[in-house]
Amino acid sequence: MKLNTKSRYAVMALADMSKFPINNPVSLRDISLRQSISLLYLEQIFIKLKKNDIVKSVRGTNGGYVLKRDPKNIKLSEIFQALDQKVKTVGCKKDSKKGCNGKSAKCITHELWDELEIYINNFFENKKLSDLSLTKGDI
Amino acid sequence: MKLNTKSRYAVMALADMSKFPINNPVSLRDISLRQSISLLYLEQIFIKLKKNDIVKSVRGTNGGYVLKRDPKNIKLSEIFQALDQKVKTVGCKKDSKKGCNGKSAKCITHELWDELEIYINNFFENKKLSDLSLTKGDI
DNA sequence: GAATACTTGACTATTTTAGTCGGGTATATA
DNA sequence: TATATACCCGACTAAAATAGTCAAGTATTC
Repeated sequence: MKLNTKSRYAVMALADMSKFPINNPVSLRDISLRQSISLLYLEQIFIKLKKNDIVKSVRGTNGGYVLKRDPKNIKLSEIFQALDQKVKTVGCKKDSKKGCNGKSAKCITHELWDELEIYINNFFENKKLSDLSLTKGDI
Repeated sequence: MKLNTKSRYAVMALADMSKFPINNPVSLRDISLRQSISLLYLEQIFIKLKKNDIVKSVRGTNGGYVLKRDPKNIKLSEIFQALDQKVKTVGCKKDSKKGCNGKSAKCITHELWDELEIYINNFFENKKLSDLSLTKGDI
């Protein structure tokens, strides 16, 4: 079980942004420098965050990205979803009627993995961007 | 976040075994057929389970593998550890004094990922092999 | 009009995963 | 004691996913 960099960077970048006054555009270049994340990679990530209504963009000089909502209203689960990062514990479909491997109705440990998936999603569902207790020193 | 087949198969195979009387060797061939898992792959997995004292082997005709302990005393966390399947949420070391990226003491979301890691490990720590409620139909 | 900063699709190297292969060794039973 | 069964183990490999880079833009402000 491993978390990938894309979603990790996304949360890092948004946490970085949330330190600044809302409506104050933060450029990816600055985030890149502060958090040591490749600028080009950040661009990829922010396209998706924008498509999913988590940030909005401000073009031109002194432009950048702005959080579209208050950090209190941004759940981590949304960020993960934006990056297509689902928690996947099973190969088989969640509610497959046909059975997982074509043999038994459900594979022997199916319930367990479902339970785990719900458990993990629950973590992200209950965490808001504002919950990341940041001190100035962190940035 | 994805669970890999190795640990999934390990739990499936052990769950399968736990259906049979203890001390009755179960051959990998049988598990392979019942659970539709490649025999050669199972062999790889069981070498590790054996090294970690979860099963013991009985060689020769009518041999197979036997659970070394009661399913009530086998935690899922042990199975994952046996397969080197740690839950990894961060690239940086857990208690690195030097800092994660050589910049700040800890990367901005470090605490969060640590928390997630503990949260997930907790799930496995509290599940026993015997908790997988199996009915005859499952096998 | 020059500089800044977002936009987008395509490309690529590296790593990880999910196995397979080949050649063993040990043991039970006929 | 021959033979079949079943574990043992290191090395190999195809395919997929990951973690980026690259090139060629467009929009906005100063």
